[in-house]
Amino acid sequence: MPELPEVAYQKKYVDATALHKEVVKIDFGAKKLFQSPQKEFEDAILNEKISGTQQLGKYLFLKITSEKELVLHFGMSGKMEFYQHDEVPKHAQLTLFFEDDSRLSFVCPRKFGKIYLAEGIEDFQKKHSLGNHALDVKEEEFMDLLQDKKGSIKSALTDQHLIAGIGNLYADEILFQCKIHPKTSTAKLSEKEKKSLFEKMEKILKKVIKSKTEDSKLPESYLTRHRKEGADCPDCKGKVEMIKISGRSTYFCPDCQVEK
DNA sequence: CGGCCTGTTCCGTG
DNA sequence: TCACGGAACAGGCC
Repeated sequence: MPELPEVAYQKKYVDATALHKEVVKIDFGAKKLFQSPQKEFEDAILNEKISGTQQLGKYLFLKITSEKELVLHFGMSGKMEFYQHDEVPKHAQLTLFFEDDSRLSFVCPRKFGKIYLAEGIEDFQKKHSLGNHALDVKEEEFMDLLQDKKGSIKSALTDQHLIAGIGNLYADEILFQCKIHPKTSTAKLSEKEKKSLFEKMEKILKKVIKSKTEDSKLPESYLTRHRKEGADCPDCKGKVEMIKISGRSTYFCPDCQVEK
């Protein structure tokens, strides 16, 4: 569940289910996810409420009435689960029990997620040298960020220190829709290409958020719908190919996205 | 059984 | 120092 649009969905989910309820008990799962001692989480959250939520890239911030932020990173497989029954979901790593007997669990089977306690969002952003939330970045800033960047454009788009929120899946989608080969060096991109990357980034992230919240499918024209070796390119006669870039599976159409 | 997966971090190499 | 590839983490799903 992990790139910006999926986290946006998790934010809405928490907003709709778990705000303004007193936490009367906390259960902890695998220790490796917790970036502070459990005692500190108890002190910050027990007998307090979640007063609101914020998002920065792939991170979700739950504002606690103690003024601390409970920060969640979903890794590859994390998600929130709110429920009224008694069985705690499998792989729940943090469960907040509310006064009305409802519960909110952070479920994370692969345990790649992380759970932090922070003083504030800006503080956290600085400490982890995160870029700005991809949907808050303006065109001018985007152009500046890519200015002196070395390496491939795909690595730049997924670099969380540069822009926060784009992962493997939607980086491929952005590049596909811009007809740019993922291995293209950032330095070689024209102004026009960089502008189109910016525009598609916004358009795609917003579209995916909408599809998540409305539970609708992405258009057939999206590469995401054809993310499989040998699949038909939704835009030309080409066949989708898979290559590895920085160890990550990268899907693209060799006919549309010609390497220069 | 083996390969793949929306993420991050660490280590070796060039 | 920098960029990249590969491995590791761990479970579910083909």
